[in-house]
Amino acid sequence: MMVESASETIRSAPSGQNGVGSLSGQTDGGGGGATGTATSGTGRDVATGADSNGEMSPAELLHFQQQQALQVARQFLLQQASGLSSPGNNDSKQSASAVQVPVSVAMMSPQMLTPQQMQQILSPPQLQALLQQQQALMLQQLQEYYKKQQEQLHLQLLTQQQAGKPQPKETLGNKQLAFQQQLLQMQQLQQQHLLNLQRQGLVSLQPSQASGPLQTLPQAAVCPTDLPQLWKGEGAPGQPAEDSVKQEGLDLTGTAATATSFAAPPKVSPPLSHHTLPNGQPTVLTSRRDSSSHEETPSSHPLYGHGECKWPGCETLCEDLGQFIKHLNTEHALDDRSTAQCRVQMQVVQQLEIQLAKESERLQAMMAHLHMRPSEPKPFSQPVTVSAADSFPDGLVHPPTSAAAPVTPLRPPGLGSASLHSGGPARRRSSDKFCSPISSELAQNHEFYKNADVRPPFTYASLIRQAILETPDRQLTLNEIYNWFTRMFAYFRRNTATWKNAVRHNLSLHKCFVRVENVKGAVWTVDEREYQKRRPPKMTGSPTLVKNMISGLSYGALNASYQAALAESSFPLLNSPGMLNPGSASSLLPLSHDDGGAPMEPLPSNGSSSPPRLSPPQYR
DNA sequence: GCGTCGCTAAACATCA
DNA sequence: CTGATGTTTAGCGACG
Repeated sequence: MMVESASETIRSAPSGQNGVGSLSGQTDGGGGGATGTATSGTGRDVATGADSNGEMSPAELLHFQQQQALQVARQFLLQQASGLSSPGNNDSKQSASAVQVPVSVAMMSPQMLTPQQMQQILSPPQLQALLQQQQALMLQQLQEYYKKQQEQLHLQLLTQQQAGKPQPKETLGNKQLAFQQQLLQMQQLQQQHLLNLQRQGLVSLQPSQASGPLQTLPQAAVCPTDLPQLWKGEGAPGQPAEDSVKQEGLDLTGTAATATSFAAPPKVSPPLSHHTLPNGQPTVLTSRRDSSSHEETPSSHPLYGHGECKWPGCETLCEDLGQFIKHLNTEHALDDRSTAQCRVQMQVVQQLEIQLAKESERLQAMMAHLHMRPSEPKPFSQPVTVSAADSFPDGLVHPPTSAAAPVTPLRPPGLGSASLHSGGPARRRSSDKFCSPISSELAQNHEFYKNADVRPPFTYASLIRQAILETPDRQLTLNEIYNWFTRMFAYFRRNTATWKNAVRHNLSLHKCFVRVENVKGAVWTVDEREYQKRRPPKMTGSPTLVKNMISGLSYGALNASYQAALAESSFPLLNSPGMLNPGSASSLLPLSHDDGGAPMEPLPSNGSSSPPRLSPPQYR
């Protein structure tokens, strides 16, 4: 409670606004950049400004801890640096794998320094907050390091490729492989960290169920799609991360916090970051206000929805938030189990990140192939952010997708902003009309929508159309459309009566949907002309629209629009390189696990969005 | 204030 | 009879 009010207080402070953003913004330039630096600044404030309390303030502890952590981190970095600088081919692999261990060690060690002390002094939430902050600092450093290392690796690779010609092919190949592996490892780590950052505000993304033991999950084997399953399995909590748990002592914080800010739940608010109260007391607060307005209402918590605890694998029913908080504090406190679960969650996220990276790469190649000059546009962080702001007022749409890009403080997709908590249907018209081709959105955020219970910002009509167009023969039965909805969107796995009714309603209502008697019954097709009629493209005139379009269009969007332009010659601006946003798209196509079909058609979409809520996927 | 758009809800019909 | 599918109407909120 105390913390609650505290965070409340802070939340109302203007600077607290983009807390999460700030966290994730560390690596980010652009608008979030300021906040990013602010974060570390805040952290320092916490550390230094806290002594106002006289006692051995938590802030002091934190400060101490931070110092320790940084030292460890530096050591680690040094180690890595030295290990990498001598590109012993044989070693490279080793050092690559070594990367993972030290990281965790680096993060944990500091905590072990005064675990008991800290535990005595601080409440779990406070501890977590502190640790998170510490983590943020470290992440920052590590990220810098990773960047350097990556550059180094690239250089080495290049050097080897050139100078290595005379060498026996095999050796060279091995070297390259090793380097690549190392690179990959680095990327993974980086992604993981990014993710952590994102997580600070990303609560809604939680891959629903969790509680698993798969600490040792074979990474490559984990398909994002399966992730939810990972969690499910059982609750054999203790086991998974046991070993590491042991070695880490107080660890939860280490990993959990490291893995996800998400570990912080035991208290009150969602994405948490640590700040200092005026009196110097570190406290938890919702880090991103914009995105989490809903969580501020007493009726919501990122880990609470539909009357049940959303902690992975939990689903305990709680009548109200208060009860939930209690539950959270008792059942999901700082312990081995929670730690393990956080680990798993971390892995889940990591896998998604990896997948995303791959898809992004593919996308870039595709774009390059299509002469769309993917790489030159701004750093993708930009576009995404911009589009989020410009074209999606409710921020609904920008999931963690662009994570591949090393530096994107993504808005928590679901929590991005206001829309999430809003009760009724929130619809946008102008914005999404012009800025959010559904196919691109979908492509970009495919995984996100699939796993997060967030309402897609598209109209039913556009979704239906998308579903139909994704199929080879451009036709679907009603049931197939239903299936597409549930498959593609976690959101449509509940309230089926409602949205199915809406789907039928739309099919009947809009002329663009044509019912065709088929061998296997009736199928629905799209009359593209009719569909286009509905939404005459009028973006040529208004500079504002154009601007919106530009900022709102992401890579995939562009592509969609590009296609539209080809078809209708109505989007003269589409080839503008400025609109490209390579990084933000994970892929243009729906990921393979779906029909493998590609959204062949550009889909301008009409917006609609509404209250997103996470809920366990339950088909039908 | 008005018209449009999109969503939700619901009544009703048809058919397997 | 039941459930799925389709059609239609109505009310509401958001937006221009």
